[in-house]
Amino acid sequence: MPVSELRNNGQTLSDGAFERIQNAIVKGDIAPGTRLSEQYLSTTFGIGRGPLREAIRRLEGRRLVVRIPHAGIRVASLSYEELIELYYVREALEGMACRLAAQNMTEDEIAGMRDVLAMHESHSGLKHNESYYQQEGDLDIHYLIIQGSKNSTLSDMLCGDLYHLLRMYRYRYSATPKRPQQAFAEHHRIIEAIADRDGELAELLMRRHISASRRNIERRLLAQADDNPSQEE
Amino acid sequence: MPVSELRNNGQTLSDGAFERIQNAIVKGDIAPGTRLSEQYLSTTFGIGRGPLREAIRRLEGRRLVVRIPHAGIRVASLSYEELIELYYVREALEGMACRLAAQNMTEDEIAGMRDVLAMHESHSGLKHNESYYQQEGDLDIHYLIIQGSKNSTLSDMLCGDLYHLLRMYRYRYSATPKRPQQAFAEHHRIIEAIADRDGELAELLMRRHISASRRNIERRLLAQADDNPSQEE
DNA sequence: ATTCATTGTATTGTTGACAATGTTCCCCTT
DNA sequence: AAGGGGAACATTGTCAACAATACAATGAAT
Repeated sequence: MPVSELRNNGQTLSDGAFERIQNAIVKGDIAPGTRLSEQYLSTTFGIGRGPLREAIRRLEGRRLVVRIPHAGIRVASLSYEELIELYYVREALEGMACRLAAQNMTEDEIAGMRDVLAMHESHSGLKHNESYYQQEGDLDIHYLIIQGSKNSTLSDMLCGDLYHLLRMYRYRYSATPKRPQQAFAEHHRIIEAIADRDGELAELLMRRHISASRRNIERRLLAQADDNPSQEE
Repeated sequence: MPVSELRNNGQTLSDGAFERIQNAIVKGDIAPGTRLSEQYLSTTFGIGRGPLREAIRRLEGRRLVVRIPHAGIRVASLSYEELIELYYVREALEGMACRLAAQNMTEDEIAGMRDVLAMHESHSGLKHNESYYQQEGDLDIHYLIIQGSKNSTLSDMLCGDLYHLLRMYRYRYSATPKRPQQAFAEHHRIIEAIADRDGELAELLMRRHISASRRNIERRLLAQADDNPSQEE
């Protein structure tokens, strides 16, 4: 069954392994920092080490795994500093995406986005705090806005390389009591700005939104470090 | 001689080939769109196809080459649309870098940047128009500002993956009569804003600067397309 | 003459074996 | 008994041969 799933398309074995491992990493099936042995992957996927190594090298190019010569590979894990750095990058990139979305989204797409937001409101009813952050793909407001920018280079960077990594940490770190309701209100305002075709405002609001998340994490992790000073390696 | 240069460090053959090919691509020694055969690379570098293919896969992960299954690889080349899209990404990212640089650069670094700008002014004397865009590494104002952000994730994205690709096109497309002098003046103002520790202004100026370059290219390429409608594939 | 099929060639994809390096555990020495 | 050295093992790096696919050229049919 692995091989049939690996090359159901006109893809190559290496392509299939690349996609599967990438998915496993970004969806969190493999924890960051885990060591991956070629032998294990090779036997579980039922392919030779050649194609497998090529797949790994591609992941290495994407910085999803890090390799130490002759000592094996580990799936990338973000340090606190790297996580904060990434939030600055995200602030810049998603701010721009938001500006472009206000300019390029169709009325239909904006209406669809409003529906998703309303669905979030009614469905989870702001009760299950953490669940709001768990939405994925088409159900994630950020994702929809990024796609709405109609800038595929931007989308690729944000969704392909950064999105899932970030989502992983978003889930883990952003569950402070009041934050979800606040995030919800911020999303609402952002969407209204986009609907008004006010790119300037939309960008500003998105940047504030992400910047607030970043400060939230900074506060939280700093406090956590005080409570338990011997946690991070 | 190739092998000795390929693994002078504790690096692996694949690592060496990766670096050499990457350099050749980003420095422009290999033109975009060129097809690279494994045979050729393998013999010129004097290594087997195994490590070579792994190096290529890493470049693929970095989007520096594009692979068509069973048909070979070509070094990535930007279409007009992709180039414009990249300028939006750059505007967002370098704007943020500029804001952070105003916050994080040391006085010494700012002084050094002023020196570089003064050197450009006196040396090329604003005469050789295109040469101003040819500076590289420590001599490029943009590069210095990005490093000054002290955000290594941001630096990696901008310098590692995007910088050289962009520089290639900067050289090719931005040589319009008045643009260099204007760019020079803009750089001057940006540096002053950074020296004043005014991150807000520095970001705004940098974004205007890059946005102006983008519009310049749009104008130029559109006019060119009118003159000679049968050029782009 | 043009178009389609077919065969031949060249290039890429994959595999398994071999070499080199890093790691671990045991034994010896102090 | 504790620490260092060395051998055995496991893992990664490299290579060369084999299989599969795509491209090109040749020829036949309309």
